[in-house]
Amino acid sequence: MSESASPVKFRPEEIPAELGGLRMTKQRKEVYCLLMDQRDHPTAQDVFIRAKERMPNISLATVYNCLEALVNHELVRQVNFDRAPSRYCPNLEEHVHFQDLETGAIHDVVFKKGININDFLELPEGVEVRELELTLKGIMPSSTKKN
Amino acid sequence: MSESASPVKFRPEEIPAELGGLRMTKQRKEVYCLLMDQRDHPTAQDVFIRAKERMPNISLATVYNCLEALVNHELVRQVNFDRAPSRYCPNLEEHVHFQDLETGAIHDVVFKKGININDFLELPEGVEVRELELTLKGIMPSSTKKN
DNA sequence: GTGAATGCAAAACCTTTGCAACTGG
DNA sequence: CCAGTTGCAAAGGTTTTGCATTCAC
Repeated sequence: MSESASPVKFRPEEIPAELGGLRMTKQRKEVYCLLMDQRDHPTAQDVFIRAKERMPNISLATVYNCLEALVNHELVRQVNFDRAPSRYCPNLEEHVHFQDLETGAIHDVVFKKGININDFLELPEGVEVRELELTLKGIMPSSTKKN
Repeated sequence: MSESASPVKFRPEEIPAELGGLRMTKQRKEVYCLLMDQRDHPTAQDVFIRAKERMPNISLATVYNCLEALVNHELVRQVNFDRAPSRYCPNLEEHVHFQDLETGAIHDVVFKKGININDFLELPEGVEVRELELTLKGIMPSSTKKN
């Protein structure tokens, strides 16, 4: 699981003008850096509020547009829990999400090494799985919460 | 996988006045029967349109209220794919959902017998999982589609 | 008769869109 | 100069809510 509390590592100035085929504008860099720095799975609103600190004129629509562009170019993942506002996650490694019902915090969880989807699901012969989204909710022991 | 095309088996008249602690009104019976009869994971809109055939005065808000009540009393499951409208499913056995990207149809998929969540996920010691939602998207071979 | 459920309309909420102004190459 | 992006406001789609009316015990 991860919820890395790192000092600011990513600065907009350091982001190249293009990333994964996407032209990185000032706003896209800002949004992307926010996600990379504070990997706490913020909503678009959360990103908007944080982005305004450094770019007071940024609009919520632009934040949505930036997030959509980043998601489409697979620089960021969109995470949905039920019908709650989407959250965004820059962790591109295969993982699923666990939400702590006590704190609301979302943690990344990885699959066991070497596990295959057919090892745990009864899928019919020949089905081709293109996307998988797994979300969990539950209680983290407080000893683990700090991680 | 299931997509049972059954003749009408459930009729509102046959539903008891109370189910799982929920008082079954005329509308709730209707909604519940629709779900039980046509197990195709309809949206609230779908249910509304179907329900109106037999209850022309039913309102969309009532359909939402009924579905919410049924979900809260665990008579029906709410299924979310991304941010698409919620779908509803009366299959209470543990299962996950697979959406065929070609037809849009949703199929129920079960876990391998005896499989435990810790067999495929790297969960930290002591975590208590309360809810699990797994959705898949992909392509079904046409030979399997008819099931 | 009384508490709960319905139906209607309006509101709430998240997200997308239209469009004029701006940006950056 | 021009395609693409922004910011703003308005619209969109899904779901919820307020409230008067109706229903069922």
